[in-house]
Amino acid sequence: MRADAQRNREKVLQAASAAFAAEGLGVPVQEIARRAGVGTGTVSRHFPTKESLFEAVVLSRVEPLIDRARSLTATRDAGDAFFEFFAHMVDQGALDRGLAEAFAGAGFDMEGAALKAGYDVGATFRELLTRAQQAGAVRPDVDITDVKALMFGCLTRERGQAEPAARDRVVTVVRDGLRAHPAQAI
Amino acid sequence: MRADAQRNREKVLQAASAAFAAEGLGVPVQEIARRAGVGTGTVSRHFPTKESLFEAVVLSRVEPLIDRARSLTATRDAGDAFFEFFAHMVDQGALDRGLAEAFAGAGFDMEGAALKAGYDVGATFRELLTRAQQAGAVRPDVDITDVKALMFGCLTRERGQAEPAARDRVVTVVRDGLRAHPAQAI
DNA sequence: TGACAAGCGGGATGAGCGTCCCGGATATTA
DNA sequence: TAATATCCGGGACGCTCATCCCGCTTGTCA
Repeated sequence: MRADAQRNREKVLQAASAAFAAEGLGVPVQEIARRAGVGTGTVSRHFPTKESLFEAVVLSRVEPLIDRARSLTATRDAGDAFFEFFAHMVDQGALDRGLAEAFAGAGFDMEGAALKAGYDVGATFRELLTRAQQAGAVRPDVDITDVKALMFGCLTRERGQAEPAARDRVVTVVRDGLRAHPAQAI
Repeated sequence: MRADAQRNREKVLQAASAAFAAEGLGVPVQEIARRAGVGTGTVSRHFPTKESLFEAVVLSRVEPLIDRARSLTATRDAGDAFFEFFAHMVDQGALDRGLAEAFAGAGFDMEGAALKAGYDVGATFRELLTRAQQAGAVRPDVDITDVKALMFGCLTRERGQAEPAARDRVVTVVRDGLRAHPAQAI
């Protein structure tokens, strides 16, 4: 690949990354080209479809998340690993609107794309949950889809403003709810 | 207004209501016209913009919600009123995708539109929360925005499938989390 | 029943967007 | 430096969709 092509590809990736993070996945391709200082043709050549841009940007965000999950699994007990990962996902999603939309499956199948690249986000998260439940740290009557839904709720709180205190409040409520044992909760 | 005009207006409203409930607010106006069995011009005349259609349909959903809130306030203690209304909102949103999107503020300012029509959804919900907190049924360290975010999370669980058991599970988790006292939760 | 205002259908219009294409420019290699 | 494969810019194209408009139809009332 020619050196200038490599440079331009990088510029596009960076502009797309920033644009998606700030405004979400709805940013027009032409706007990304403008911010990257290249023509729309250049974007199209490096990323033939908008979805391929999504993949490149979102996957670069998913990789560290998986790493974080693995590291937490190795160094914390099951309950702490689960809740810290939960909070970390919310933090990341709050900082990056595009990532939050991808989590929510709004117009892009993140898990499918990640799986194609060898990252099984679903399985990773499911394992964290199962281990936490076996350790008695999370009530046994919730499944992974429930947890994801609660995560989206926490993310929604951050629509736009970055208010870490509010984020913590909502995460705390969810954590207390997930910890409660069904029998003792009534 | 001519009788046939009145009939057509009704047909459009009903078709739009069903379409928004089933597929969300993104349904094209032309599709609504087709399902109503009228031309697009007829839709445009009765509802000059798509947003005016949103208003008409969504407001017809908001009114019973407000009624429900008032009735619960009158007949239940503060905590039950709050939690029953919360569950009811989630149920309604799960049955009606358009309503859920409007709650989430996706492309349409429901609260603003409702306020224009004399329904202060925000104030109604806030009062329920405040009373529940004063009664000690809800932890004092959450605000109305937190609660809304958690509600959106519960709604997200229902994206598409109607699985009331899952809905209950998530609502239960949130309820237990909201009940927990901050001091005893640690 | 006849005249006319009110209403109807659906094509026209224009905006926004993703994707494709090509004439010109540029990096690379000998 | 000359030749060539590669890459660039940005306009063209096709699509979707909301909104507007006009020639024709139909309900209404004297």
